Amino acid sequence: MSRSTGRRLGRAGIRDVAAAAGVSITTVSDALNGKGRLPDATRRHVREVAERLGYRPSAAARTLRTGRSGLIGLTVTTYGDEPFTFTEFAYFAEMARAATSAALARGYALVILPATSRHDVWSNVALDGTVVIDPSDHDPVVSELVRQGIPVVSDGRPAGSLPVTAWVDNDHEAAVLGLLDHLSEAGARRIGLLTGTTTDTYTRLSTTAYLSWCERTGQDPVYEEYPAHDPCAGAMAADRLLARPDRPDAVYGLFDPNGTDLLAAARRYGLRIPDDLLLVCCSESNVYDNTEPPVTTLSLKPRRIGTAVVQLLIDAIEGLDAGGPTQQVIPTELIVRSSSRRRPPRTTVSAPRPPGDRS
Amino acid sequence: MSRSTGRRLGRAGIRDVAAAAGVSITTVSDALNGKGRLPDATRRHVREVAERLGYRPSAAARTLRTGRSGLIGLTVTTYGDEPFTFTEFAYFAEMARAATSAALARGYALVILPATSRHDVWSNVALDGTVVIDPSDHDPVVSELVRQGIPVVSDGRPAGSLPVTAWVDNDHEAAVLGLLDHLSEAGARRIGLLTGTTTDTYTRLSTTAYLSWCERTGQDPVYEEYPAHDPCAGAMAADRLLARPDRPDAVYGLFDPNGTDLLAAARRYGLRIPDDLLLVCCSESNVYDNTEPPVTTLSLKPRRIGTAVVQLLIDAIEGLDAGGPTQQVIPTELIVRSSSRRRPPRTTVSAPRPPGDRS
DNA sequence: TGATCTTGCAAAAACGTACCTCTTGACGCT
DNA sequence: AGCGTCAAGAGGTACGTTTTTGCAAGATCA
Repeated sequence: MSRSTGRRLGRAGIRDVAAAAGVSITTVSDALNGKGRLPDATRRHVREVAERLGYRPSAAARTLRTGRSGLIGLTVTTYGDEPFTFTEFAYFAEMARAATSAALARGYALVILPATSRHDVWSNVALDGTVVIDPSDHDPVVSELVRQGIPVVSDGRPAGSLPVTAWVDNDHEAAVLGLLDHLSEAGARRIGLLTGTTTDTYTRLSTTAYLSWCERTGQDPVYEEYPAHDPCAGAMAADRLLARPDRPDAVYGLFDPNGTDLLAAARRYGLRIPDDLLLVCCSESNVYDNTEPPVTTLSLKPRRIGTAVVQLLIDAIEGLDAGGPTQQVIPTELIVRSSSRRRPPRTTVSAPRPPGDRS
Repeated sequence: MSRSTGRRLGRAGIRDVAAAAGVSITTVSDALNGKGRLPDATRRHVREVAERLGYRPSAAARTLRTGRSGLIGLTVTTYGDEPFTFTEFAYFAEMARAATSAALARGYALVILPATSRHDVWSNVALDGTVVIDPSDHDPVVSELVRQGIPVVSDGRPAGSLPVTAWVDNDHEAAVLGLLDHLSEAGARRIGLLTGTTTDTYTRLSTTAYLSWCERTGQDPVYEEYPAHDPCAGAMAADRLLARPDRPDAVYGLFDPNGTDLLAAARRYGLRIPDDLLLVCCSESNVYDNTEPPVTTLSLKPRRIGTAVVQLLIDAIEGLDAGGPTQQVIPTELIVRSSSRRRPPRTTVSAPRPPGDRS
C-alpha cells in the first residue's frame, strides 16, 4: 500500500497536497513558502489545491526542521508555590500586553512560564528566546538558557553578572530623586517611604536612592518594609508608617496598591491630603485619576518597556543586533495630581473644591 | 564519517548520550522517560551521563513524534488593530493568572494568541487545545480549530451554535436579577444601567436580564451604552446617565471602571452615595474596598473560571472527559459594601463615620 | 532436554517539513 | 553538431525524538 494514501487520520500533509496537485513535495514547499523558482501558474495551482484540502503545515515539523519555533517565553515571578505576581500589579499587565502585541506584530507568540525552574515545563517547549522580568541574582533558569545559546532579554537590569543578551530598564535612581525633589518643593519636610522586603533590583535601587537622598539633604530616613506580594501586609505597613511618632508629612509608596492603602490609612488618622500629608506612589493604574483626592503617580512606562524588550529580543533571535546598544533606558513619567500639590496658603481652612477642578 | 560525532554544533542530542553511555538511543529514551524494562543500574547510569552532557530533549522533535506539544492557546480579544483587552480589566488578569497556574500544575504552558484570525501566527504554533474568551457569533478561528479536531473550551457560553468542546460561564441573568433585587430592597426606586455597545454574550445577557426585570417590576429602563474598550467613553457615559432628566437613584455598571467613573460623576453633580444614589458595579478589583465610599461589586469569580476552563480543556486533551458534564456554571458573588447600603433614616444629616467602620 | 518465558537491550520505522543536490528538456551560441 | 545555460521541478536526506518490533541470552518448567 502506498504511503501517501489512506493512512492519514486527521489533517492533510504536504504529501497529500503534492499528490493531489500532481507535483513533488519540494514544489509544494517552495510554492507555499515563496521560495525556489516556479512559474506563477504552478504556484497558484498548488496554493489552490492546498486550500481545497485544508492543508495546514505542521508547526512541530517546521520547528524541528528550521530550528525556529516562533515562540518567546515570558517569565512570571511566583511567590510561594502556586500564585503568580503576573498581573498582580497593573505594571505586569500593561507590560505583558505591550510585549504580546509587539511580538505578534513580528510573527511571534508569547508563552507564559514560571520563573521557578520547573524543568518539565521549560524543557517541553521550544523557545526562540525569552523575556525575563526582574531576574534574581543568580537565576538558574537564565544561566541555563544562556548556556543553551538562547537569547535572553530582561526587564530590569540584571543583578550581579547575569549574562543576559540585553536589558531594558528605567533609571530608578533618577526617578526617585526627582520625585523626592518634587515633594520637597511642594513643602515636604520629612518624606517617608513605603518599600518592600524583597531583594529585586527595583526595590533595591529605589530604596538606596531614597537613603542617599536623605543623607544628602540631612533628613532622617523614615520607612516601613513589607513583603510586596501580600496586599494585606501593604495596608498594615501603610498604617504603621502613619502611626509612627516621627510621622512623615509626605510619603512615597513603591508599589501600586500603596496609594489606596495610604489614602485609607490617612482617613483613619484624620489626615487631610495634601494639606497634612503629601502622597505619591508608583503605579500604572488609572484609578488614581478618580480617587479623593487624585494621587500623583510615577509611571514606569511599562508599555514602552514591553515593546522595547521584545524588539531587542527578536532582533537578537534574527541576528539583527549588529552593533546596536545592548541595553536601553526608558524614561519615567511623574504624573502630578492633587495629592502632591500643596494648596496656596491664602486660605487657612480648606474650602470645598468646585467640580472638575484640576489645578 | 560517523553521524554521531562532530557535526553537532549546539546542544547534545540523544545520540550523543547513547554513545557516551555505551547504550542504544532506545535505552536512553526509555531510561529518561521511565518506560521500558531496564534495571535501575542502567537507568541511573544513563541519567548520570545525560546530566553530565547537559542533555535536554528537543521539544520540537518530541512534539512531532508524539503529537503533543504541551501548549494551550489563550485567545485575547483585540479591539481595532493593535491593542488588546487582555488585562484591560482585572477580570482578564485574574482569569489568565488562574488559568496559567492550573495549566502549569498539569504540565502545560499557555500561549497568548489574538482572537483575530492571524493565520501566520496561529498555524505556526502546535496547540493541544485552546481556551477562547467569549467567542463571537461565528468565530472563524474556533470553527477552524474544531475542524482540525483540536479541543476548544470557552469562557462564556458560545453564541449561536458554535461547536465548542465545553464551556464555563456564570449565570449572568441570575446574577443581575439578584443584584437588582438587592438594590430594590435597599430602597432603589429607579435603577439605571451602564452597559456596552458590543454584542458579546456577557453584555447581551446582562442587558436583557435588566430589561426583563424592568418589565416585570414595571420600571422604565434607564440606561446608557458605550464601547466598553474605551475608558474615556465610559466616563462620559457615566456622566450622561447621571445628567438625565429621569436620573436613576441607583446604578449598576457592567464594567470594571464604571465604579470610579460613577463616583466621580456623582461628586460632580453633588450626589451623596449611598444617600442620593446607590451604586454597584461588576469588578474584580479590590480598589473598591478603599474608595470613598467603598463600592458594592459583583464578582464573577474569574479565578474559579480560569481554573475550570483549563481543567476541562486538559481533560478533553487527555481523553479523560468520559461522560463528564461538558459545561460548568460558576456562581457569582455580590460583595456588599457601603455604596448600596442605605443608612438607617434615624439621622437626617450624615455624621462622619468613625475610622475603621465597616458596618 | 527442549520448550516457553522473561529480561535487557538494539534496530529501524515513523512524525512532516525544508533544503540541497540532481535530472531533464529547451534554447541559444559558436 | 557540440557546448554551456537556464528554467522547472524531482529525489532524497536530515531534523531528534518515541515506539514498535525483534532478538539473543539466561531462567523456569514439564
